Amino acid sequence: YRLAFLSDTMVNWCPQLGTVLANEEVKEGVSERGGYPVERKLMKQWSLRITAYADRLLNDLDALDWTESIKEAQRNWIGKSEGTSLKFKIQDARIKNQDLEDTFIEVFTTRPDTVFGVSFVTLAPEHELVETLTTPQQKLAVDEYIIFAKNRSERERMADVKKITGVFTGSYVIHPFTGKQVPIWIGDYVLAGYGTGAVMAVPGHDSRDYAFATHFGIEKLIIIQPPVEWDFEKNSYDEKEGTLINSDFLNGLEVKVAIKKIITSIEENGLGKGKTNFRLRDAVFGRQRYWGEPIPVYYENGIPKVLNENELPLVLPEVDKYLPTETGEPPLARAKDWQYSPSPSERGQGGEVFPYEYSTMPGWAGSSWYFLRYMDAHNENEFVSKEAANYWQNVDLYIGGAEHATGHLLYIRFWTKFLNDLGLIPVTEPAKKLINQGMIQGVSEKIWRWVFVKGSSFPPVVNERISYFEVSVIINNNKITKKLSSETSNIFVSSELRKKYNSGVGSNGLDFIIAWTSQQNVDINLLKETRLSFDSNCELDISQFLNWNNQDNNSVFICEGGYWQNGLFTEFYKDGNEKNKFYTAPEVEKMSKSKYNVVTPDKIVEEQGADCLRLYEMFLGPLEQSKPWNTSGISGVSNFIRKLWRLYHNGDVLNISNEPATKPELKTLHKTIKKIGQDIENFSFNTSVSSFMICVNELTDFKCNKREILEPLAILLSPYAPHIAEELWNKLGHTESITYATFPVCNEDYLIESSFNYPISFNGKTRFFQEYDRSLSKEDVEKEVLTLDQTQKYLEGKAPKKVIVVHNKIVNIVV
RNA sequence: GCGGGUGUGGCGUAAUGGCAGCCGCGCCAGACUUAGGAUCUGGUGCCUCACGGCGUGGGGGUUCGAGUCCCUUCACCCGCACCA
Repeated sequence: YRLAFLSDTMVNWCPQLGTVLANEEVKEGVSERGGYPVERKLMKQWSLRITAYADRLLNDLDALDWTESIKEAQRNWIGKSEGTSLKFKIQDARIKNQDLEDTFIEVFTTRPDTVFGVSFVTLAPEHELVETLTTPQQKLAVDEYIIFAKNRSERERMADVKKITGVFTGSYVIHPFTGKQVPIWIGDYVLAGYGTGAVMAVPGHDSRDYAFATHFGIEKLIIIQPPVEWDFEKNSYDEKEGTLINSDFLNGLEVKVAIKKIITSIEENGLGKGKTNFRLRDAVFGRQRYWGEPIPVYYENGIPKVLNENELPLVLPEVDKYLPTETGEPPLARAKDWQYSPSPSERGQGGEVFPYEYSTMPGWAGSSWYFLRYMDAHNENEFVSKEAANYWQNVDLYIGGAEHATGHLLYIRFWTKFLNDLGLIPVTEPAKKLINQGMIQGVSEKIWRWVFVKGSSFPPVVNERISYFEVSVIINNNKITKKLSSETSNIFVSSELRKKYNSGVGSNGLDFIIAWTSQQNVDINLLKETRLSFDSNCELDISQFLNWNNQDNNSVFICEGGYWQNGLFTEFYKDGNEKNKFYTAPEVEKMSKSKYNVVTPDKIVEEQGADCLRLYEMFLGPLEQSKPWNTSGISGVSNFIRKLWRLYHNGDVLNISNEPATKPELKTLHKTIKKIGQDIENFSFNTSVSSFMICVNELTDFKCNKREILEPLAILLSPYAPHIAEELWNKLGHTESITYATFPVCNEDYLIESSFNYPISFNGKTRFFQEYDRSLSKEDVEKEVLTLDQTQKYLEGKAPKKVIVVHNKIVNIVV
């Protein structure tokens, strides 16, 4: 395989950012960062052939100790489906003077058994045969539809209900088994990027084909016997079970048997063959950004050549600005000498030079192998030596965010397998165990930008929810109309109006304007007041906002009663009811720099210390759980630290006794040692903090200041509160760091109790307690319990049906 | 629609099938205080004056015993989604 290859690929191009984006960097048709529109564009791009590893990436998941949700997400993302390809011969050979004798439409299907139910074939609008197949009579309709489909991604935002759209090409194929003519349609429910971009439509047994056929009045054939009560007026019968009917030589067969038989028949007749399809696409590897590893390739007469290994590393050049050039080329095009010289000594003296690649690698390039480099970070000759790689193997425990499920965590597995194939590393998986830590969430503030696209000549769909009047209020304003001539404009909509302006079509007299609102984050510090409640409206400080992140000073801010521009407020209606507040809306999401919702812990560190912050974060809840950042409970942890400090001190003076510890003190200590040990194994840090609190509370009650207890306690605490533990350790007279101290071991002898306080329950309800010696046998406990007055009281004179005694645990009497 | 996950006091949460609510926040009362947003002590699931009863989203089941296991249902969160 050529794992890295240059090809014309449909990419997600974001004009505002001037770069290509990966699928996972695009959310709902706009860039994840900034919320700018993203369009499909054909570009020459470097890609990595991750699809070559699809099967292995899928199969090796089973053996990994990763969470089921991540594994499942990867399985879905890889999306393996087994089916058959099948060729349909095109009927009319005279179209456009082309010889179509040997031209076929190839489809992919997982249900070849339904082939006798095919009543049409649907092509994706981008399918290469669309133009050829369109008859002159249908040309106008098809052309219009293609334009429509291109803009569909934008249009989708307008429609609440997904619409069924399509058009007839005018051409037919011949059914390979019945010889009947079958119409060829174009529909955008067929994706160009999956399978062959063409499907055989079986409306009787596929809900999407059913909907399409119903909408366009195409015949539906029933070829699998459904349950008697099935109503084909309402639904197709999609189940993969039943007996075939109206299907020639498949009649009477069960679906599973029929699939095998038809595949054999298809293959024998040379019509196609069994095939596996993956949803996974090859990964676009170039980015038109400055920051990123340069791709070590130069172009000799337009042919890409890779650098020799001894010419690496290729280091980023100096540029005057980290922005695309005026002509839209990547930032590296700004560099002066970004050229390769085959003979460097002749450089600048007439020696040959060739331009380097302008694209750089995406972020996931580095993140896919850094764990290997860490094994041997100072090696100048290799990225990692065999010895180091063999010694360290793979990562034992990887703690990372679940949001990387189908990005980084897939790529890192891909690179590991690839490096293993080259024999450079001994492992095929990067991490044995993966824990997804929950994300600390923050309250973000959202604003909505009104985005416009000029409509094409097709009739626009008018969304009833927005009236022409409201649109014209905005659009007929001169300043804004000027803005509308560009693809997007900085018109912001106050949060309470976002639904109203969510979508719409208007006209400025020349073009139809399609509009929708695009959500983006705004710095939480730009509000006029601090947000106190989640439900209340918070006002944006517009002038501060304009100074933030190079905003366009001419931006318009639409409020309920008018709009702000350049510090002036213009009312929509002269009713004196000046509703001029521009609101943001809150949302709890991942706390992240890119979401501008970060609350820095500096204040807490300053006032309560880094250990307090650290303990509090652990105390908040289980590691895997996401939780909003809320510091209201931090005083509990702060109190705990002070209480701990007081154990070792009298006032400000260290006060430690060398007396031997008492039994209860030792019990408290060893109970804690045991619990902390278990908690660390289980990553249950929240319960650790809780047991430290219990320990310190008990020792405080004992007024214990004994070295025999407090020294091991400091060590026990050191992974949780390293600073304070180190300081106490030092004060206790140690000169070496606590890091080197031996972790305490639990001595079970201190935990043994001589008696046990049995809960005595009746029909499962605990009524009272009775203490017995732990050595007392089950039978004796039963005997003793039955003689008690209390027992007789709850028996109310009845004889017990059954008495269950679980030794040193519980007594349950069934009445 | 498919997949994954979560439902326990006012809140964050805890409980190898064995006393539901540990630990903390908040709240209430008290002590020391000129003062308390400091510190300490006690209380705090709900209903009830009380005896007692009810309680882990709802319904059912297994069990001597269910927050925990099984079935079913609802709600919410996350991921994927015309994937043929």
